[in-house]
Amino acid sequence: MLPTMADSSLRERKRERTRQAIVDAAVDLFERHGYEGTTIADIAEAAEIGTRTFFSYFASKEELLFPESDARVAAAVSAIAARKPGDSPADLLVQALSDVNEHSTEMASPTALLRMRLMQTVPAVRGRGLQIQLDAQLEIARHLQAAFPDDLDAVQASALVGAFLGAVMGALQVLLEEPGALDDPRKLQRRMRDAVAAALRPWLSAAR
Amino acid sequence: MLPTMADSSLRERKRERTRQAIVDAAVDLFERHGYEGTTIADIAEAAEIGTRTFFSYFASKEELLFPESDARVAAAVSAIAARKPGDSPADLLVQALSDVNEHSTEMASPTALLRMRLMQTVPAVRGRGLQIQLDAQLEIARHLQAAFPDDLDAVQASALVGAFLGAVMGALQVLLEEPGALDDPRKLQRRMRDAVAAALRPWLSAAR
DNA sequence: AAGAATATCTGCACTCAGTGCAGAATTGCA
DNA sequence: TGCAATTCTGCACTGAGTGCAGATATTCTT
Repeated sequence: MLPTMADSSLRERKRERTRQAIVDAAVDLFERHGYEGTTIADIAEAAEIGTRTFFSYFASKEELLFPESDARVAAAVSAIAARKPGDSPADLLVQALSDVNEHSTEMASPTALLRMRLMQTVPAVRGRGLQIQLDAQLEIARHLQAAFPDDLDAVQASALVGAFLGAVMGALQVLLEEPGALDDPRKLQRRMRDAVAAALRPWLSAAR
Repeated sequence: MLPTMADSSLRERKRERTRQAIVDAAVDLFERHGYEGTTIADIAEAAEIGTRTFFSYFASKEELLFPESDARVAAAVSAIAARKPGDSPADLLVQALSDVNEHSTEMASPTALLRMRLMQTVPAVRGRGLQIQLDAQLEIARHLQAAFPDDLDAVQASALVGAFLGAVMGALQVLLEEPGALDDPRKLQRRMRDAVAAALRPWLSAAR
């Protein structure tokens, strides 16, 4: 064995493989029978584990769809860290949105698309998603306020991040109403960023 | 009988009484044993109905805490309808927030306080609450855009309403961190309105 | 390499939310 | 009073999720 690998121990590698098998099985079943039409017993069987074991990987059925680390928060945080003198707070948020679209393959993955579709249709999934979004909102607002202590108080920071995410959600809502919107995720992302930037234009610094 | 009453028929009055008995029993039990420590069977027993009957009044345990008609959306819609020539969209939203605080006893009711506390602590309740908020957000944005078709497109309206609700949530978050914040709901509401108005100042029209 | 220590897997029995159904009880109406 | 429509309720069921205890697999020690 190569003990120099990142996740060396046999245990960890095995566990990671099983985790992935569960996600793959679940995504496949969700596609074919829908979210509510798929039981955890079904997923466990397809992933060749005991039903009980599922819960030692994911605390609930929804958790399956939401990877622990949110790339969007990370993008926002690093965009804030990388600010240049002329940037306004709103500039940084739009920058973060662009960064996510450029770099991350994550947003266009089959899982991400499935998640988006299920958030539209399954209340339990939407509920969990919104909760995660609120947490993200608060965390980004915290960082933003820390970066602009003279310009923003805590409530203003929340308002700005709320405006940003409100614009993102609003844009998604509008864009997803077009049939076939999910066929070309890159294009969707581009249009979303443009719409969000337009909505936030008053808050963006002129010199950009 | 008086057939001229609003909800005349015996059936309807009885049903309303039972509904209220369920809510009262539930609130009492939630206070005493917590949300998750109270089963629907407990509530049904305390309200003197069969367990099965609970579900002919409320679709789920969470539904109990969220009255169907949201006073805040109504306030926003009527504030929008009552706009005066000089008002900016943001003016109307802050006006709606004031109206709710003034008129409605609803926000300071024991149920509302309990709901607020449970939203902080119980994931399932928070999830449902956020979902309702998103619906409210979308509906208010629709009305706002209809009232200002020349100034706002759909995404901008979402952004503005997102800013507004983001400010409200942010203010709540900040204010609720102070211990005993819930002791004086009127004061809390006043401070919240002031913080939100301050955060939205750039959006408000100068002539106010 | 053997065995102890530790982490993981899994079946079993359980609680609770929520649903479908069918019959009993209640109310409305002629 | 008697018939129709609603509402109530018990029963049996599914599915999510938990606690526990024993079986299995991995890692560490010597």
